[in-house]
Amino acid sequence: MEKEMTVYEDLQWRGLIKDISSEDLIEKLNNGSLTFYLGTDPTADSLHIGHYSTFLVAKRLQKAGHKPMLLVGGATGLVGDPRGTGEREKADAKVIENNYTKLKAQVERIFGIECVNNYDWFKNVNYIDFLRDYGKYINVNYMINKDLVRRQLEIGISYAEFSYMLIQGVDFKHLHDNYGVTLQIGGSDQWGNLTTGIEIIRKLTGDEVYAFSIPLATDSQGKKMGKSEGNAVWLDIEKTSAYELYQYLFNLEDSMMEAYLKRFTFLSKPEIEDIVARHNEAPEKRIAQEALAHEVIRDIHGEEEYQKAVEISRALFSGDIKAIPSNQIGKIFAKVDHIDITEEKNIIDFLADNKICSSKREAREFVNAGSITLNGEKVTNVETTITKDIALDNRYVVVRKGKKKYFLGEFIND
RNA sequence: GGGUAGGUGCCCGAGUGGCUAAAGGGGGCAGACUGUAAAUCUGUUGGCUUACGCCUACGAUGGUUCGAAUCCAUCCCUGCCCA
Repeated sequence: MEKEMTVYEDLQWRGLIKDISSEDLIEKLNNGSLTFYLGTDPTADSLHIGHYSTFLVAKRLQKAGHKPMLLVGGATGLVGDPRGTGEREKADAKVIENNYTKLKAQVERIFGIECVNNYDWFKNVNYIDFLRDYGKYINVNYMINKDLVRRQLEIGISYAEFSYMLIQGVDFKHLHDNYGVTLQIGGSDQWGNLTTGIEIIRKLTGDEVYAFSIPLATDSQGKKMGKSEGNAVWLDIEKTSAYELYQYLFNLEDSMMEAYLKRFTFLSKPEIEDIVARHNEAPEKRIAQEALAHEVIRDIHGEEEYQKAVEISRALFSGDIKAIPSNQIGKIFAKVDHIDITEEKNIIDFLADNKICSSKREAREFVNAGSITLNGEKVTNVETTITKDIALDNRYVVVRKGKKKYFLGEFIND
C-alpha cells in the first residue's frame, strides 16, 4: 500500500499547482488550518467549466481542514481585470449586480461555501483615502512589470484596468484583517493580482501571507477548455443542460483523460489509475469519459440529472430513433431543445425559422451535405415537407443536425 | 498641445478609385475517416434568392465621382515619439 499523500502532494499530483509564493506554505497546507479565499468577477451570470476545477481546489482544501471563502467581485467586476488582449467593454452596473446575485446563489449551492462581495467594503471607500492608504505603498514600476499589464501596455490599457490589481490586493488585506485570511488561490492568470495582495499586506501590516496559482485547464493543444458548439459550457443547468454537459465531457479527447480525472473529480489515485488502465485497453469504450461525466455531473447537478443525461444520450445515439416507444419520446427528450410545430412546412423554412440553421442559405447547404436527419432518416431533398405523416405517433419529429446536435419538434395543434 | 502610424468581416490581417462580399491565416460550422474521440483531409463561413440578381457591410458623419474600403472634409477612438 502506498504511503498516503500529503495535501500538497495530492494537489501537485493532480496538476493543480503552478506558482507558489513561498515554500513555507507547503508546511502550512499540510498541517495547519488556514482560512483562505478564491475570487471571481461577475462578468457572467454563471460560472463555466473552466472555473470549475479552480473552485474545486477550494473544496479540496476544505476537505483537508482549511476554511474556504469565496469572493464574487461586485466591485472589481465594475472595473474589469486586464486580459492582456485589450480593454474590456465597460460593464453595466445593473448587469453586474444581477450577475452577482446569480453567481452567489450558484456558488453556495454547488460548493456550499460562504460567499462575500468586495463591493460591500469598497462602496464607501473614498478615492483620496484609497490613494493614501494603499496607492502610496505600491510602485507603478512594480505594477507595470506584471505580465498581463506589460502585454496590454503595448496595445493600450486604461487607468481603471491598470488599477485593478490594487483593488484585488486590498480585498486580500480586507479579508486578512476581518476574517484572518492568510492564503489566496486563483488561476495562473491571476498570479500578478495574488502577489500584489501579499505585497500590500506585508507593507501595511508586516504579516506574511501566501498564495498559489492553479494552471488553467486546457486541451492537448494548450487551448483553454470549455467551449462546445462555440458556446461556453456553463454550470447553470438552464444555460447548459445536464445532457449537453454530458456530451461535452463524453467527447473529450483520450489523451487528456488522466489529467481531467485528477483535476475534475475527487477520485483517489488508485481509482484513477484503475480507470485509466481499463480505458487504455479499449479506448473506444470511453470508460474514462464515462467516469468523468458521472463524477462531474453528479457533483454539480446530482445523480438524477446524470442518469437522465445518460438515458437521452443512449436513446439518441443508439441510432434507431423509431425503436423508441413513442409515449416515451416526450419524456426522454425533455432536456433536448424543444420546438413547437404548428403547421406543416418545408424543411428549409423549418430549419431556418426555428434557428436550427442560421439562414435559409445555410439550411440548404446542410440538407445538400446530408447533415440533417429526421427521425433517424437522412434528408437530402430540399423540397421535403415536415408533415404529420413522417412524425412519430403523428406527433414527434426528432431532428439531428450534424453528428450530435438534436432537436425535438412536436406538433401541438390538431 | 505638437508630430506620426493606424481603426477592414467572429479574431488577426492584406487591400490605396471599377476585376472587392473584400486575399491569407486562425476560429466556427458541415462532410469523409473513426470510437458520438484526437489528428488529418474536403467543403463552407453577411442576408434574401433554384438562379440572374438585389440588399447590407471596411470607426462616424458629410462630400467629390458614372463608380469609393480605397480620394477630400470634419469628428471619435488607439499605438508610438516629442513637449
